[in-house]
Amino acid sequence: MVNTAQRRHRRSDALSKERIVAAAIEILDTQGENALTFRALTARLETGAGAIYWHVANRDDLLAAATDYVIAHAVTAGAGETDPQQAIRAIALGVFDAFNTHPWVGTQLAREPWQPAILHVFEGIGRQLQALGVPNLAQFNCATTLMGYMVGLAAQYAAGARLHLRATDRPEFLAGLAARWTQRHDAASYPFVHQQANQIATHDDREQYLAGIDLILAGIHTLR
Amino acid sequence: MVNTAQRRHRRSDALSKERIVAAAIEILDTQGENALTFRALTARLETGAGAIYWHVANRDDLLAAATDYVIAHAVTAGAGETDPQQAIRAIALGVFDAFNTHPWVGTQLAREPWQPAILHVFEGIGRQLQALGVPNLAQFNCATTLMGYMVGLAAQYAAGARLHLRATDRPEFLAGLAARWTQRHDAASYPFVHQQANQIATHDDREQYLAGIDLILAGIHTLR
DNA sequence: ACCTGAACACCGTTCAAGT
DNA sequence: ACCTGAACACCGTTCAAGT
Repeated sequence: MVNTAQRRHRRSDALSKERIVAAAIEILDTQGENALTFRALTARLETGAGAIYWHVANRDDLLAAATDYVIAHAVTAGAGETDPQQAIRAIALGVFDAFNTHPWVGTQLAREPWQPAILHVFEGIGRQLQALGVPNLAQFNCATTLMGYMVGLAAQYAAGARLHLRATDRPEFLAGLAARWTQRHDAASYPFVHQQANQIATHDDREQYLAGIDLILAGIHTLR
Repeated sequence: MVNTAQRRHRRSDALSKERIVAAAIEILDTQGENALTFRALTARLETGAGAIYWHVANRDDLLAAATDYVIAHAVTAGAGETDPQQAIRAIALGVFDAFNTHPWVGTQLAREPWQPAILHVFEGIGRQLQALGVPNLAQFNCATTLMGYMVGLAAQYAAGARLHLRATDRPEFLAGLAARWTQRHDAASYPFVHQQANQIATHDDREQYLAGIDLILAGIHTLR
């Protein structure tokens, strides 16, 4: 009753920052970062450019809001774990999977690391470090190392996704990359690259990412 | 003698990919990534847009070439070290300092991680891992973890530099960030953030970066 | 308070034309 | 072979005008 007057003046699909962010995420996920233009948004939301600017400061602000939304919804993962190491792994995998589903998030987070959602990840990791018995003074370095690793790797996976690497042609791409590298640089000058060529061509991103997390966790373990 | 005819047809300041890349790096370093436009380049090189496109495929190609140049010249660092751990630290610091001098490199490398110069870093790290006695099967994971960490952190420092954080106003910025975070989220729900607020405000990027490298090295040490 | 959409300044890239 | 520079298609953002 109270808001009848209000309702009368609103279209059922009234614009809002949430609706704009949702539309932006859909465009980003399906067509990539370059496809997110104000023209595309106005077309999809059936409005004018100025209407979007009423709810959003500019393109960067919109990108930040979209990133924050995705990360905030991904970080709830790992809350149920009891073992601190497992909890950190769960958080890390939650971040990884969010980046895989939304490749543009990695690039964005690498560009603007001080977004609110980051704080949730930082807090979540920090608690587990305390539970692990890491000394107070070392906790900051451990948390930032883990966060930096997660965000950094995420940006790189995003770069892979941007090259339209579907699951099917990814092996070919990596094989081609390894082949080009070993052909251009001889084994005498680049022994390590030649030795690891097969790994480069066949490795699994998720496994390798988790191996890095475990390596850092092993380093953290030595601090106790 | 042989090339007199050639020389006669060339302006003394003839265009070349090298000259274009050099001009691009200068613009990127002094005015930032957004200032690198073809208009700015043509003005500085006193030529037309088409002339640049004769030597360079497009803007991305130019950015990649500039990144490769900077990294290739940074990686020679650490070649003189005899202790493998010290050598890895030296390589890591070489990368860090290159990113600090050229903040745009971090963003670029996070976007396109498969650039030729990366191969040099990968090879350099790999050799030290072998010298460290890391088992063959684990060397790939160790090398990619270190590389991912370096590149990932670099992109984040670049984000800081992009906000025009000079050495003088950096402390204020970080203090303000920490203050905002602790004000918006209460100590009960975010104990770790509150506990670390002082570290966030006062930490040194280079030290913290190196602490991460050492943490990973400590983890690698457990593999032997 | 919220929305419209034309207009502005700017961009990467192309290409017919020159030397 | 290499360079010129106008032209094209497109972009983020602004703003006077509407409701």
